[in-house]
Amino acid sequence: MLDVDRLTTVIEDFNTIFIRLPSVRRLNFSALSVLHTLHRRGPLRLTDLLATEQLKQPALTSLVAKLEQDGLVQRRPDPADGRASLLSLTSTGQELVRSRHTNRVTKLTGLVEQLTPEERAVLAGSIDVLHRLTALAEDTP
Amino acid sequence: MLDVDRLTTVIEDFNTIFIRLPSVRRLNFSALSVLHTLHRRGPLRLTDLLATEQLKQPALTSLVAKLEQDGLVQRRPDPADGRASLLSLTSTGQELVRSRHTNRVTKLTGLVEQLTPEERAVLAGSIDVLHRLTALAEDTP
DNA sequence: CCGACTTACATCGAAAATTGATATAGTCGG
DNA sequence: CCGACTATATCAATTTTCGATGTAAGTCGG
Repeated sequence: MLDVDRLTTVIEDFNTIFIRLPSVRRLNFSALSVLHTLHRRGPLRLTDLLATEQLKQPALTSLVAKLEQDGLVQRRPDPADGRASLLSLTSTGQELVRSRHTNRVTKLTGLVEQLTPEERAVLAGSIDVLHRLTALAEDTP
Repeated sequence: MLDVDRLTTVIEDFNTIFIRLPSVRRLNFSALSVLHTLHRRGPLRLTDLLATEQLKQPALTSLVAKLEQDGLVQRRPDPADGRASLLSLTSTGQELVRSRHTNRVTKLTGLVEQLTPEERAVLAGSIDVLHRLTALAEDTP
């Protein structure tokens, strides 16, 4: 049987080593989260971005303004709504997100190499399930 | 074969739904991280705690002071070193960490129920591997 | 066991991030 | 085109974080 409680604990603990990378450009967690969300979800209005982030709207407004000044985020007017803008990553912003991803891949690769072939096979098999779990979570709430 | 790149992406994306819980007591990410670390690693000196957290020492000092005032963290003198104190969670602090864990378990349970039995079996099998991966990460750096 | 060095943590002032309240400007149904 | 609503911006106050520096306890060679 699947022990969800233990699965949760294991993921919580795994994340302590997965999430914490030294962040290059003095970006805090909120900023990195915004960049990651924009990377995944393409152009978003500020309000839609707000739904994912643990920030109030004024904080997000000023964070986005700062990321824009840093050349990581672009905004263009929303053709469908004069009040809104569409936010997306600049190529520099994409580069940064990719670079953090690459760091994680490198780190994980080093660990995975120490596993047995059987253990690696288990991980390989879990990829699609984790993906489906994420998709379910995004549909369900 | 195990595609580490894709595994990394899948975990990154999964985390966007796993990590972000509405936090009860106005605790920010740094505070939650400290509480989680103390919960996992038992009593720690400030300097040892510092190694896990993405904060500079003065910021951690004041964060811990605040958590202490909020009744979530305790400090007692380190018997082995007069300069240091040992930090640990109060029972309220433990309660809070457990409560967040329970929220995640609830959320995950709802998702897992929508999986097929085969998919659940895959997840069950991956628990030990994820655990081992974490252990490796903590030994390796 | 003493002086020099190191380590653990605290303090301080300044900069940055976040918030609640409120303003502004665009949209939409009738 | 009016009133209600929505998207985002602005503002002042609070909180968080930081770099520089202080203080006190520990360590270590002679």
